[in-house]
Amino acid sequence: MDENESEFLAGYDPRAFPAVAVTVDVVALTILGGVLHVLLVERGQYPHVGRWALPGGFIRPGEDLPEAAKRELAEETGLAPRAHIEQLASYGTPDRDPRMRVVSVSYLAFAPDLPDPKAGSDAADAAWHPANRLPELAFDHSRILADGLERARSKLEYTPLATTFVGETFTISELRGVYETVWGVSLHAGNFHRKVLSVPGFVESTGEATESGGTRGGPRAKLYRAGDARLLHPALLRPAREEEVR
Amino acid sequence: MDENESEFLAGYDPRAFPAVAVTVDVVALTILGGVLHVLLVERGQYPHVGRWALPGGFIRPGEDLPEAAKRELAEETGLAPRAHIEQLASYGTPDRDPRMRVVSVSYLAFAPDLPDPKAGSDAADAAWHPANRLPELAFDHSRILADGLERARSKLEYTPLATTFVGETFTISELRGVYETVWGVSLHAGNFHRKVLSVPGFVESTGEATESGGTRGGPRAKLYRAGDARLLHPALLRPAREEEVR
DNA sequence: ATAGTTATTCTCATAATGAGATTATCTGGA
DNA sequence: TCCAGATAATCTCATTATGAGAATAACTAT
Repeated sequence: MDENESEFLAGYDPRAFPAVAVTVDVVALTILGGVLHVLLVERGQYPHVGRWALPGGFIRPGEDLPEAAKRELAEETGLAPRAHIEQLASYGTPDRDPRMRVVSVSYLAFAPDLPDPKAGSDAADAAWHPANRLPELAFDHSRILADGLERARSKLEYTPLATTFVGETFTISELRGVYETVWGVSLHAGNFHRKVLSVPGFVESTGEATESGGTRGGPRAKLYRAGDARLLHPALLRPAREEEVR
Repeated sequence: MDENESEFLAGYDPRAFPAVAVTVDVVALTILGGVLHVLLVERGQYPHVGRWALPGGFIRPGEDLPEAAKRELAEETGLAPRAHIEQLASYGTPDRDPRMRVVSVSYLAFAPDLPDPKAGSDAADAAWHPANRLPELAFDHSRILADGLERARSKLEYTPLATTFVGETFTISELRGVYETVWGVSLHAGNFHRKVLSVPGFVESTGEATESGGTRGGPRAKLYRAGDARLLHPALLRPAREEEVR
């Protein structure tokens, strides 16, 4: 930076730009009782008071985007910000918020089975909602949520993301349950088993097995933990959806 | 919206939120002379005067994000905004711009062989740069550019994106050239040919052939046009990159 | 003990891939 | 004009991946 640039910056007026607010919104997913759930908060303030929305809020000065996403998740819901979180997309259609021009950077978070969230400052309530049968959401949050779900479904294919939905150790059946739940399909148990074990680094054996069989019978299952793969190769593809190809 | 909400909005002060500016930045890619090129502008204003940067700028009131990206591309470079454009990611680290808090929503654009760009208002110059051997860029644009390149490489695998880099009609060899250029690898001509023709909807025959053989010999090649597929199934995967898997 | 359930492993047909070879067609230069 | 080299388009063949179904064995609850 030269002298002229320093001078320029000293006389720079940030007000010269149109007022825009930036928010982060979080699509937080978990599996409860074999059903995919999304974390929603009931708005306690205008606009859209009383309507369900994604947890989120305005970024603070000096706060990085992912930080803001984790903070909002923790603040509005009491959930520990240790979940895996990644950027989803940004939404900035001019009238998406009636207050002013708001650009929202959305994040996607995954977490294993978690306790009930508790409502934070701005929220009247916070709760996990089943991903099918959702209420109408505030702002354009239905669209953001749909994008988040599709991203999650897609990432299951080529990353070990599914292992973030299960505990430290898990059985192949539990892992299959995650895929079936998120994709909303049922998978061939034998083929899934073969596939998971054949992808290098997806899971590694713990040498242990479950204490007992399933509640409805069956032998005790071997336990695995997540491996060191960051990408699944070859990928574990969803059954072909002809309608989405064309 | 009820009466109380209208009242609330009427008394709402946008200045209550910290001043943040939102920009769009565009990673525009094309292939020139068999080499992948990126569109860069030489900054004509502080900060980073004289340094190369991605084309971009502040969004305008009432302007949607993709619109802004197309406008910047057209404004700063004279390129027709008819190219395919999609959102890439957003960047908002607090000090990424020395003037003020700036959140940048980046877009990725693809275009077939195009004429030289011309510098626009804010730019001292605009030019296509080879994607290997790039200058040091302003702000965090090197990072954005890297993310854009990786996205493009990845989308080649499972979408017909490569067809946007070639003309209306093209030969299988030209299409293979796109993959080889963007991925930076050489592909088995026979297998590529078989694969492209076997993926439903990727390309369709025009019934025509090139006027003459290649400059260095060979028979006249059949011509194809892009098909109606939006996803390639099965996908056309890059050769496995062991180092990226773990 | 027994029926029903589940984990794990196999079999077998089919599809997809990787590597190499073949054939025919064209260009440019001898 | 003829030939060497280049390229398009096919084909072969071994290997790997997938989809569907079945077999086996270990467990639960009744």
